[in-house]
Amino acid sequence: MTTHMMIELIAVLTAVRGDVPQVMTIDHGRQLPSGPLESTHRSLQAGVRAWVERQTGHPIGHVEQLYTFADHDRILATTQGRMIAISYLALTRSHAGETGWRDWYDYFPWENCKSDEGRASLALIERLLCHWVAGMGHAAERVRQWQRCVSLFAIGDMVAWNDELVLQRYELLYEAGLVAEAGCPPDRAVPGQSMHHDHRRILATAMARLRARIRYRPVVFELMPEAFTLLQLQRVMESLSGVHVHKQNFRRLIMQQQLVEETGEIEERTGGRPARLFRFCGEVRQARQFVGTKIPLVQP
Amino acid sequence: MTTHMMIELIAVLTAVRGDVPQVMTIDHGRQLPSGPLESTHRSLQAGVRAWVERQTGHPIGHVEQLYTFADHDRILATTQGRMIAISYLALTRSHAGETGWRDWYDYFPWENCKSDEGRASLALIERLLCHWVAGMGHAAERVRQWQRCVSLFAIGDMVAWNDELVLQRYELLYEAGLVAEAGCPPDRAVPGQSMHHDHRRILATAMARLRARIRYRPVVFELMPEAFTLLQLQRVMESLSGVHVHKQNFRRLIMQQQLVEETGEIEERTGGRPARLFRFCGEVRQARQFVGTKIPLVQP
DNA sequence: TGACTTATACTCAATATGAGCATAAATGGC
DNA sequence: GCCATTTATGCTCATATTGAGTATAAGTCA
Repeated sequence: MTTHMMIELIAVLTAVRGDVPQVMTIDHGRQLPSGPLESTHRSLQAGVRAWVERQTGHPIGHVEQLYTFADHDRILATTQGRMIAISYLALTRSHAGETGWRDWYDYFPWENCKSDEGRASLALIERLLCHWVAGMGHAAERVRQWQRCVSLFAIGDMVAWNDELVLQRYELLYEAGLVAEAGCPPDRAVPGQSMHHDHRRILATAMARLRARIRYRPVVFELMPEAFTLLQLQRVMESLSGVHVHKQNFRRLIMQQQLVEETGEIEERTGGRPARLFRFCGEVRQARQFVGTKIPLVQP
Repeated sequence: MTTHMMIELIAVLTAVRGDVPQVMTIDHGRQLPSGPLESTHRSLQAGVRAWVERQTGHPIGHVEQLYTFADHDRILATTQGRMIAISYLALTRSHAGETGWRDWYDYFPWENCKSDEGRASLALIERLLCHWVAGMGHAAERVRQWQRCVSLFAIGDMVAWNDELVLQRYELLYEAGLVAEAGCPPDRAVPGQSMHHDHRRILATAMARLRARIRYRPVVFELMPEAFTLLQLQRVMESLSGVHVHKQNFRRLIMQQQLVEETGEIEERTGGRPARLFRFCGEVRQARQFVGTKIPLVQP
C-alpha cells in the first residue's frame, strides 16, 4: 500500500532590483529553481536553503513554506510513485551580475496596476473574460462567473482591487482557458510569459503570500539595502504590491512605528532635495519581534 | 540519490461543543488522526477529506493545509527513507455521541486566559521560566531569553497578550524543557496533556492558524449551528481565541458587516431576555467572497 | 416582588486613516 | 541670478474606526 514518492523542493527566490521585484529562474525563465530532497539535507528548510545558496551564492534571509501539492501531470514512470512538490518563498538582497533573474510582471502583467502595460493588460482581460462568460450555457452560471470576474479583477469600480488575490485571478484565467498552461494558443492568450509545469501557479502563490506578509510583518527590509531613503522603501512596497501609496501617510506610519532609525547619512542624488538615510532597526525589534507592521496600501 | 519517502497526512479536525473548542484524537487523546497517502487518493486534500469523513461520518467544510515537515525521529527503518508529514486543519460542525473529541485546552491550558485554570497555569509558567532563565551562564543570553519570555507570555503588563503565538509559546516551553515531549519528568512539567510524536506541536500550529483566520475570514460559521444567537457566536469566538470580547462592540461589527441575517425565530432559553436567531448569509457572501471579516478581539 | 441574567440601542472620547496644503532644499535650463 | 521642476518633510483636517461605557428592555428564578 505504501507508495514511493519523490519529494521536490521548489523555491520562489525573490529580490528587488531598483524598484522592480524579480524572481530567480532557470531554463530561460521557464522554470523555478527546484531540486529533489536529498538524504544529506537535515530538514526541508535546510534543503531549500542549502540548495538556493549553492545556486546564488547569497545568504537568504526570510524563508517560508508556501504549499505542498501532489503534481498530477508528473507521475513517476519508473517507480509508479507520485511526485510531491514542496514550495518555498525565499527573500534575498542585491544580486549584481547574476543570471536567471526575471521581473515578476513579465509573468503577471495584470498584477502591476501602476504601469500602463498593466492597465492595458487588465482592459484586455476584461474583454476576454466578458466573451468567456457570454459563451456559457446556463444563465445562472453566467451570472455567477461574471460576479467572480468582477470581484477578482475589480471590474466596474463597484468593488476595490485586492492585491492579494494573485492566485485566484490566475486560476480564473486558467479556467477560462486564457493562459498557455491551460492549452490556449499563444495568440489568444492573455499577455504574460508562461512557465513549465505549474510553476507560474507557484509564483502566483508566492506573490500573494509576500503581498500579504509585507502588510503585517517587517519582511520588506529583507529586500532592502542596508541604508535606504523612505522613498526607496515606498517604491519597493509599491512595486511588490502593485498599487500606489500616499507618500506622506506612508512616512507617518513607518516613522511612528519606529521600524527604522536614521543612519545619520544623507542621500544626495535624489533628483530633488537630499533625503535622510535610514536603516531597519532589527536589533531593537528582535526583543519585541512579534509586533506587527501596518503599512497603508491604497488605490491610485 | 533519490530517497524513498513515506507521506503521512495528519488532520487537526476541530469542532466546538457548546463553547468549548475540541479536537479529534485517537489513542486516548495521545495522537491526532493520521494516515498514509494512498494511491487511490486523487489529491492530497482529497486524501485528507476522504480519510476524515471515513473516520467521523461528518462532511467537512473548510479544509486548509497547515505545514509540511520531515519528521526527524521517525526515519523509516525498512526503506532507509524518511517520513514526510503534511498536516491539515479541518473544521466541522456538531458531533453528538462520537468518541475521540478532546478539549483544546486540555493540551494547552495556558492558552485559555479566560479561565481560572488558564491563569493559574500562566502564573506557574512565569515562575518556571524565570527559574529557567536564571540558570543560564551568559548574562546577555539571560536578558535575551527573558525578553522572549516576556513578549510571548505577556509577563508584567508591558506587552499585550497575542493570542496567535500559540506555536511560539509551545516552542519556548519545549526549549526550556518544561513539556513532557522534551523529556521533562511529568512532575516538573507545565500542566497540559502531552501527545505522541510532534502532534502537540501540530495542534499548536492549527490553533494559531485558526485564531488568525477567524479574524479576517468568516470561517467561524463553519463551526456554528445553522441558527445561532449573537452571544453564542461571541462565545465561540472567545473560546477559540482564548480572550474576552466587548459584547456591544462585537455585535456592532458583526451587524454592520452584514455577515448574518435574522432567521425570524427567537431563542427563548437564554437565561435572560430572549434573543433573535441569526444565520450566516453565505449565499450573499459568495458573490463577494473575497471580502474579509473584522472581529474585535481585545483583553479582559 | 426584587435580584439577576441576557438583549439591544446609543453615546462619547480617543485613535487611526485618507487626503491635501505648505514649505524646504536640491537640480537644470535660461 | 531666476525660475520651473523634483523630491523631502512637516503639518492640518475631516472622517472612520475603535474601545469603553450608559441606559433600557425583557426574560428567569427565588
